[in-house]
Amino acid sequence: MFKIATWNVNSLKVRLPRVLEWIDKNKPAVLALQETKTQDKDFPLSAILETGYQVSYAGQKTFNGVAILSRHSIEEVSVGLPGFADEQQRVLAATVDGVRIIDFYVPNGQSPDSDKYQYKLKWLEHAVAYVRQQLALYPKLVVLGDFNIAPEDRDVHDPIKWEGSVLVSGPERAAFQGLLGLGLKDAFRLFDQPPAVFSWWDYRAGAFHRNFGLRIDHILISEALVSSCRSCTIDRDTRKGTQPSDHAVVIAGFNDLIA
DNA sequence: ATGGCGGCTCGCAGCCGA
Repeated sequence: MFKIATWNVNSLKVRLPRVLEWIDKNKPAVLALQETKTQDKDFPLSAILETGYQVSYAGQKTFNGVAILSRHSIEEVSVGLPGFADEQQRVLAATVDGVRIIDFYVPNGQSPDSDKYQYKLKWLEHAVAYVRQQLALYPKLVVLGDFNIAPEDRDVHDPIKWEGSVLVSGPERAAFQGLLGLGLKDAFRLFDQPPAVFSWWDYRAGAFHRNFGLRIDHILISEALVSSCRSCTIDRDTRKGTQPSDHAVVIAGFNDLIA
């Protein structure tokens, strides 16, 4: 069994000790990070290389930023969405042992009446086109990250309260279905899951302890990978303890995929 | 209860996140 995982770390500067601790304990084959909030010149490269992992990253000041850590060599690195000029660093793709990995930090969207929401929908249009193109080139494809979309009401702690708001609105969910329509599967839904499993909880008002969360971090896999996928879980422990990110780690377990 | 927390910034309050 080996693991492919995704984690919105909400600042790699702050979360580096927790990331190092987590990879030492879990030894994932691949870990995709979002919201590193770290310029490339400040990326903690040596600390990560010392773990034996290789890493590619695309960051910027203050916001956004993505990285891919891998125990195996990282090849064919690509930054951004083709045909969508964007200063915001939200997309990083790489090939690991013939498996194409696309790390997405989908825009938040703020609220449906905001310019940021329009940016999110436009971004998602180009993301779907990109995944379609990549899938044609790489049958073994994993698209993972912070999608900032709760695909269904069962991914929302209180669907009535959240109805129509950002992260759950119809157009956002339609875009998510557009990704699945390319032939990708939500790895989490390949398996029986208990109710009310989420990947993000607000820092405020004790949301985590009341399990007021959303499932917005996802691992999508192509048909060629479905038969080797053995599990998909969310590590709630990563939301506990000292200085946690507001997102937990999502992990897909595979066999017969990467050596 | 639109706050609440936490991270960011040439900060000392305001932004953004989700």
